[in-house]
Amino acid sequence: MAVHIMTSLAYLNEKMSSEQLASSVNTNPVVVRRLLCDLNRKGLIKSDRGKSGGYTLARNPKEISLLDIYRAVMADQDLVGLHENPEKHSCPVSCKVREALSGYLHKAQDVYERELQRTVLADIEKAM
Amino acid sequence: MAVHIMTSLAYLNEKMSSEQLASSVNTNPVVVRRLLCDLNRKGLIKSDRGKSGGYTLARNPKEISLLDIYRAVMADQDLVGLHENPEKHSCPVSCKVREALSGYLHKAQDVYERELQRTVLADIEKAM
DNA sequence: CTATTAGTAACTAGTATTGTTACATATGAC
DNA sequence: GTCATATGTAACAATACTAGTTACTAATAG
Repeated sequence: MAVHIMTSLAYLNEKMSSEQLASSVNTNPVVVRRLLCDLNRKGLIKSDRGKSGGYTLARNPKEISLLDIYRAVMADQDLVGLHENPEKHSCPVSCKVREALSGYLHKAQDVYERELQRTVLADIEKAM
Repeated sequence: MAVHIMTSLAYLNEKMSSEQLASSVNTNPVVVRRLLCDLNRKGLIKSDRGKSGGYTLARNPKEISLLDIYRAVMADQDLVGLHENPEKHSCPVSCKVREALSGYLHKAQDVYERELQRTVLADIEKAM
């Protein structure tokens, strides 16, 4: 959804309101504004309040990657996380398996993110 | 959680009951059985019913990858999916952005899964 | 001052996950 | 065959998360 919004901004290349964007996504303007708020905090868009307000991209579509958008919206949420049940102290596997697994999971998330970084908004626009 | 269970089976290397496994994970036996059911359907473990029943690995820990476990448990769920709101037919972005994006997302998921495939249960065991 | 737009809080479904109880099904031991 | 015990599964409750909605505040152009 965030990519959809950002692509709309790149495509029209002019100031758009949350209402216009919500109409393209077929959802409520507040849902869109919540996403735009995250994107704004990460400096991917600019927002203007008041009459003739709205949203524009903060950078060229060639300089906004899918990873930028992913990070803005997903915060620090892991793709797949470790279970959080308490340890069974008498069981060595229970105590150590998460530590042993987490490195491999993070490596996988790392290559995932690196792949996202290779694609920019301009690529999405071109592919349409 | 599935990795935790599988590691337990690899570590003890003998038949274990859902109760034993649940105790290591600190959860309910039924929760564990549900996972084991998926793992069984994908041929990663063997289960025996009745008295003296329980679970064992179906293959050598060197031949069970994190991807095998991931696929068994996650079915065909995408890591990050496309939003499913209906298209706005009058908007070209709304109509085409998902198609344009999905290839890039699948490529990223692909490298993620390829990375998971590089690690096997024996590696987790060793890392503990 | 007014109209309009972003920002945000609060609430309501809808959905998914986890844990739990209960029971059917299978099987080894006697 | 009977009994004890383990898996397989259905059904339900509790929890958490997400999406959508309403309503309000804050900012700003005219």
